[in-house]
Amino acid sequence: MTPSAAALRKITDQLQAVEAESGDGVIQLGRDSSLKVSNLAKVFFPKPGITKGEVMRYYTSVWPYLRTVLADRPLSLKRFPDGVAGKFFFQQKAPPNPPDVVRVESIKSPAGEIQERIIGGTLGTTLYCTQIGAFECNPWNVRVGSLSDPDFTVIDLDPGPKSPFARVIEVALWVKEALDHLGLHAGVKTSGATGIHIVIPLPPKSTDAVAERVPRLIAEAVAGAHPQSATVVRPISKRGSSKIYVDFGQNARGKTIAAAYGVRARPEASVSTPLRWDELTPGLDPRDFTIRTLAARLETVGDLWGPIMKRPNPARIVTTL
DNA sequence: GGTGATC
DNA sequence: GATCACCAACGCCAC
DNA sequence: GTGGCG
Ligand SMILES: [Mn+2]
Ligand SMILES: [Mn+2]
Repeated sequence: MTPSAAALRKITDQLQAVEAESGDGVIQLGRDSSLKVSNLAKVFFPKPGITKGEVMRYYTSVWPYLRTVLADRPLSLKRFPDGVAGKFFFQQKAPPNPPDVVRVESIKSPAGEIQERIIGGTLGTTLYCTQIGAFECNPWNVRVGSLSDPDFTVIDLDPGPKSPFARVIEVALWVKEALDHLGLHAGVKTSGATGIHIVIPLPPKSTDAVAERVPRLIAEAVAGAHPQSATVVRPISKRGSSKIYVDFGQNARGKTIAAAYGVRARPEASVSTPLRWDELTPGLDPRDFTIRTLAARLETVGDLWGPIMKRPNPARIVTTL
């Protein structure tokens, strides 16, 4: 159930009002659901001066886009209670007594133990994550109901400390060539930090083995063909500071990547932003996409992510690699 | 950030 | 009411 | 076992 535009507008108005007052209050999310919030006027991104309330308003306004990215997926949280420049910690298990609007399910952890986890897909859940300073809320590649069937797999391009972003783009286009050659399609987005994510939607009932093998084959082929620019070597010291690390290792159970449309805990409050492949040109700067610029972009380009992720690649190809 | 203990 | 201590991940792999 | 890694 996705709230209407009018309902979302009511929520952003409430957030605005609470932030302008004491910063503490209760947000009415629906007829009988509400969320207690606090410190909405506290700055969590010092450089642009972005508050917790502004992040909540961003998530509310892009909710129609974000919802399908998070729906039914266990989340891994990274929390920054003192702002994105402060200390952080990861959180896997749901807290003991989460508010009613937060979806929690008993899930088998990768190690095989039952644990209570936060599940994405409701606005209340996402606003709660922001409330507790979880500025990164990363979804698993499986959904409750099919917890052993990954429905996407990712090739994660991580630039070294001295790689120009143009080099990330170059490698991304080589990955695209490899995908084309194999007859596969994929979505591309900024990671929100310094790299790029190339996400390959998988057919139903795909296995972890497929999710782990497909990106690996492509990554090794690209790094093998372009050793000057790309590498799959794991130790940083043996990697070369201006090469792009083609990371195929983010596809095991419990590993995650940033959600499309999700904010990152970076100084600019940048957002992992879906792109058209033809936008991968030298002028592209991932820092241009922030919670303050995304609304305008979405108005013109619409949802570049949902439709691609809903179109699985053929099992015939993906399982025979 | 949330909670429970303590002065 | 203010202050404080404590809590909040994990799997893989090379060595 | 410990450390590096994301
Ligand atoms: Mn990355
Ligand atoms: Mn990575």
